[in-house]
Amino acid sequence: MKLSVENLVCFDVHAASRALDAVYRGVLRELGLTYPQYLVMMTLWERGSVTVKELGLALRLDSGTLSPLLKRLEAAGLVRRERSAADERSVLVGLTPEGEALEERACDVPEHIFRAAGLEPAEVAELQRTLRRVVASLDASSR
Amino acid sequence: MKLSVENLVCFDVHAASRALDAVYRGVLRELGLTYPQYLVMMTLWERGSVTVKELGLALRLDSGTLSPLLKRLEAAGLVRRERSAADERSVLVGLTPEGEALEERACDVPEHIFRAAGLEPAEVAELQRTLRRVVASLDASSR
DNA sequence: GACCATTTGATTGTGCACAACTTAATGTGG
DNA sequence: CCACATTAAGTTGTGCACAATCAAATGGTC
Repeated sequence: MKLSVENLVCFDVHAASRALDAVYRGVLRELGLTYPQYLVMMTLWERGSVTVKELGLALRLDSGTLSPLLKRLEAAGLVRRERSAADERSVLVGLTPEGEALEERACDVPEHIFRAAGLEPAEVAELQRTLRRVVASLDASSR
Repeated sequence: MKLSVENLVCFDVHAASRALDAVYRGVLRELGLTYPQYLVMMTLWERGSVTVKELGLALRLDSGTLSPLLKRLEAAGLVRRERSAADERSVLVGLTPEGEALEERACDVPEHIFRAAGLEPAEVAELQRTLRRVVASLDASSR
């Protein structure tokens, strides 16, 4: 196998990730969200109220990424943050009415992305299975 | 299909991209390179000398990303930059002796990543085919 | 109750990615 | 030859990602 940039899987994974980002950027612009912000909002729509810790576990992001991101969402009026009464170390992140209202406007985003990707549902499922195995394997070898 | 973060392919693509980054970080640390810098170096090892424009096309990166990245590689003594004599708008990027010497130390990086990913060669090829179709489809719909 | 490791977020610094803009060089139509 | 659009890099500003570090709160253990 010839060893060139184009032959590295990692290159295609990276390229796919950025290409997805670009499509999301277009779709999410009118909602005033970036892609990672959208993931956070989805998690909140789904679970209601979570700690920063739980967000980090769900999205595989650390506090160095989440703290400023959540501040921006708070500044945009979509999110509330407050220290947990039970454990003062934890910060609970919840939705404002504006944040909840945004869900309706965002509901057709996944469908849009799905069409843009141009894969059959079965292919999506297969891709997902493969990627998850890769992530699990990579995680194991990076510590 | 239930609509949760974990069910979005884009999430897995993104996660895989970052997990790959993490493994590269570990392997490339001793070479003093980041992953995007490694891609640039590979392109130079392969083609010898290219313009910034060609680098951008090959790696799908724009000048806003490449200019500071190349400056860092130049500061590290791995790369030379000079205006093309034929077209003063173009900047030719070439390797220093140190940059060329680094190839030998980097030659087993792809093998290391391949093992860390834990896929069979046939699966890698299949994954690559799928991702390329997705990228092509996404590119078409993001303009 | 005092000491100490652990947990949880926040902060700082570096680097990637991209949009928008600027500048210089090139090429083209009049 | 001259105005004009085009092209190639660079610059600036914003946001994501992560390493390293810090501070506060918590939960033992002696």
